[in-house]
Amino acid sequence: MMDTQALRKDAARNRDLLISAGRDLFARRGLAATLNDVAHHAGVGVGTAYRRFANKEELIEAIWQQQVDELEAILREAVAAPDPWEGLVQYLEKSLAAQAKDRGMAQMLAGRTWPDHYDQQRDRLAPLVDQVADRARGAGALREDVTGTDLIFLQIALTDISGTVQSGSAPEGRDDADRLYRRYLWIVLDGLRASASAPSKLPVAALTTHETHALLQPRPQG
Amino acid sequence: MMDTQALRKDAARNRDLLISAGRDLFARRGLAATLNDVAHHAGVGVGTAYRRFANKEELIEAIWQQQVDELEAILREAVAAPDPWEGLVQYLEKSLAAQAKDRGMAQMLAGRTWPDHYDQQRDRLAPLVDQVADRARGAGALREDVTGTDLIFLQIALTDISGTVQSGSAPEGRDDADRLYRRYLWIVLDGLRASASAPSKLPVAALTTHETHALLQPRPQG
DNA sequence: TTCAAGCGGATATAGATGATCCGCTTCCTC
DNA sequence: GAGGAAGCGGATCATCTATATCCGCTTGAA
Repeated sequence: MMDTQALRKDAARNRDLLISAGRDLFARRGLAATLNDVAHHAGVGVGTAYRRFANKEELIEAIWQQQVDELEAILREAVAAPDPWEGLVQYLEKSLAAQAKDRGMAQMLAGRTWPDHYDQQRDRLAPLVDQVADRARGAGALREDVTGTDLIFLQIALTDISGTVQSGSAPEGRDDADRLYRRYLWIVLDGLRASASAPSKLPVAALTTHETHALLQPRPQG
Repeated sequence: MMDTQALRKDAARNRDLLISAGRDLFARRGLAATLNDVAHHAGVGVGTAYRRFANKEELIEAIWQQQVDELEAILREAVAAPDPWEGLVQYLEKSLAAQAKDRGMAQMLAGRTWPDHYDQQRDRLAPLVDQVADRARGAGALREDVTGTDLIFLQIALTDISGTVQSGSAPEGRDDADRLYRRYLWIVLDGLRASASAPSKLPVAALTTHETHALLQPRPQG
């Protein structure tokens, strides 16, 4: 049995380097990045990368593992929140923030990757999302006709805004745009409330027409 | 001057064939489809395709033209609607329906294509979208803090749901999923209303956890 | 000290994509 | 209805990119 422990010290270190370089690169450029790219980014040879991970999927698997852990922590915190509605809001805000910072994570969550990795871990998250929704609904805060799966699709939708904006924005540019999704999250939250109430104050300003058009300019290379 | 009129009859027919084959193929598979693919789909040789359009962009340009016309018609109708709020709703429903049926259109609108085509035509649409928003706001139906650019981003977000769902669903499968975006459109609309009111009746049922997971299964080839 | 384990990265393979070329066919004109 | 310009098809070339391997050299640990 080829245990993790069986790795020589330097090899183990390189494996870690590869995983964190992978996270970083996938976060920035999405899952399209190559295993060769990751190797360079980690400062090791490609050979080393392929010795440790048979292919990109295997690396993604290792990273996905970590990410699901993080999401699970966010969800457990949300479920434990004293106010169920606040729990739901916190969950969406944190989860979306994580995905806005990490394109790779967003792509994995939206099913833009291989089935295997996805299925196994997803079963850990889905029940927790349902719980968040059920609690909020039970408390009379979330409208009756909305379920946990709705939260998933709404996240996918809101995350796409981040993707669109990031791919078009210059690095220096207005970093408010990075948080634009929060504006729409709050509109959606107003739509999710059970009881009619006055519109929330939106946390991010609308973009001007000009800013919008600039952001929709296509990818000048990621 | 190489006029359209200067084309021989068969050549002109082939050009039309290519454009409609392109629309069809881009609609189904997105803008990633090849000019060679389009040629085959049109039943003409690749040579013919490249003789008529120097490259894929040129073909897309021609198609984009038509699509903007259609969107403009939708917008003008919305602006002319007796009830400003109904106009806004109609616009979003029709525009989203069109984009759900046509991946290529959605990608172009979201800026997933080359600048040139985009910029020129966009200027025809943006003011109309603003008008739709302004009218609804002026009538006190749309919340005060929401602008035309918000409608654009919300469309991008909602359209992404269609993309996610389509890429995962089998052709025979539950065609309700194709309209799933409408469910979220209505949640968003509740969030966009100026006056607090009871939640709308959602036009599409939520997916079960099982259905959701099946749809998030990645692309078994488009 | 020894050598299995690990390393780097040039290099082979494969597949997709973009585009051209040229012998044959079709349309149009006179 | 004949001649020639315009058009046609699709095999083929040229890139590109991603994936993966191989092998001579280095390093860690028994």
